[in-house]
Amino acid sequence: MASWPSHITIDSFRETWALEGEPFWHSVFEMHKDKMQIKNPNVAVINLEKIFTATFHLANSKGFQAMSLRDLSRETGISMGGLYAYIGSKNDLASVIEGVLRKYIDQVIGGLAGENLAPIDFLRAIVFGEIYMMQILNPWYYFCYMELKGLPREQQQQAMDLELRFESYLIDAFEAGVKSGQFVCEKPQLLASHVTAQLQQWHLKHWKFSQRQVSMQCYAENVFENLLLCLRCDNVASGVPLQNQRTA
Amino acid sequence: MASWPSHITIDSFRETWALEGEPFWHSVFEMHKDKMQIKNPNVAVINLEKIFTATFHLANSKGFQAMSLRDLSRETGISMGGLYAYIGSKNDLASVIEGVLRKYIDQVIGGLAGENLAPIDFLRAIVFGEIYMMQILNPWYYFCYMELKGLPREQQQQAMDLELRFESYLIDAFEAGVKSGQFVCEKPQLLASHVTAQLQQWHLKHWKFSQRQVSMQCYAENVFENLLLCLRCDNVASGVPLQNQRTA
DNA sequence: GTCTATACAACGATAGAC
DNA sequence: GTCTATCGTTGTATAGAC
Repeated sequence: MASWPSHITIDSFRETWALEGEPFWHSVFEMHKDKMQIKNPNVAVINLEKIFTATFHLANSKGFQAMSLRDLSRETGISMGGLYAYIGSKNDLASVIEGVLRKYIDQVIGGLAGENLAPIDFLRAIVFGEIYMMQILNPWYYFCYMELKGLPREQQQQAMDLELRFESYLIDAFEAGVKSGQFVCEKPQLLASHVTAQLQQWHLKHWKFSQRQVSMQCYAENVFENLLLCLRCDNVASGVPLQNQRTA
Repeated sequence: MASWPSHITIDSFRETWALEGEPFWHSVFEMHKDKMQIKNPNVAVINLEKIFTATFHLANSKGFQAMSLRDLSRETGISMGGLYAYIGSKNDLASVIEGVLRKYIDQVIGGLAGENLAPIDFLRAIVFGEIYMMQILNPWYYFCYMELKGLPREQQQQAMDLELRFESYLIDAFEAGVKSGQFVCEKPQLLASHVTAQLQQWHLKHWKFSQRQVSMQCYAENVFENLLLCLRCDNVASGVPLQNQRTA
């Protein structure tokens, strides 16, 4: 939608895409209000945020299956009966979470791909964009990764398709750069999957990086630099200063 | 224990470490026979393998919490009461699985580190060694990754310590190579975690690589080659021929 | 729109016959 | 060593008062 500078910061990212705060939760409400009994948006949005936040807290620490609705009732302060005015069922709650996240990822990544950036700028934007999203929607990403097998088969397939689509954007950029002579890449598919794994690690292994005091900027920059090395591209014009890192 | 050639194959790996077949299950039995009521090894080992295999099949497809002991009873052909002659409790079963895998990883990785290989040979051996282990013990790795949060806190910590120990072996090799002038590496910690993420992806995203027909050899070789590129090391003396890869 | 009270199915675990 | 039968608990979900 909005045009993106290739040296995007997380602050401009936050402004461009409303992924938090009241407007975000309002759009979540709009996305599945048909499955809710509560019609008044002002009261629905407040409790929806409570329910989702508590679900992430419980499910991401003990697992969604191990979390009971009695746990959720206690944590939100909403009674058992009250919860069912906001969710169709326990499984429905998980499905909605995956659906919302996938929609937003599709919007952001798809929007980026439509800008026809030069390969190197596109790669930088997509690496930083994904890390920014993971930072802001951290519990959403972690939940969807860990609880995917509990979702309906069709939804699992859609999540896998999204990951393949993400990688095909990367592959296209690799091959465009190869054609123009700035990259060398024999196995674009494998390189794309390596980048995916590195990005996903940012939300999967948060304990590791907070323990080692690795900042988000530093991590994203490093993923991008290593990617350029694997593409035999020495054009490492970094817009962000390197940060300190302990070598334990 | 046994000495390792640096161009190790999965066949020699299988012979060196008994990670499957009857001797493997016998050693699993030895590891937690104190928690079992069955004392006859010949009958215990057979049912132990049934129980573990069925647990992986059920838990890795629907999740350990979502798997009931009645499911397990049906899948193994052992009655509910019978199961409890082999396991202390459902949670105990998960704990044993994590404990067994961690013990074997420690043995293999620790044994490798004790061989004082040259940095580049050590890196090749540890990358291929981990991939081979993941290939042979695939369901064990996947289970431990996905079900870690359901385990006791102490055990979660031990699993994280193992991962950090694995990475510190990598970091040591990076820095040894930097000292001897064959590598360049500004952020060894981040590079080590990238390698970990790529290796773990081999068991986490098996659907992706079987769909793309990426072989284990091809994947391991690619991880190793990209690692050398990130270390600015052009000594890519590959012992394994490159394989075909579709560019979808 | 939110609550309390309750239905009832499924769970992990055990006792005791064989 | 393995089974059947059963215990007590906890789970999801709903009905109906307010």
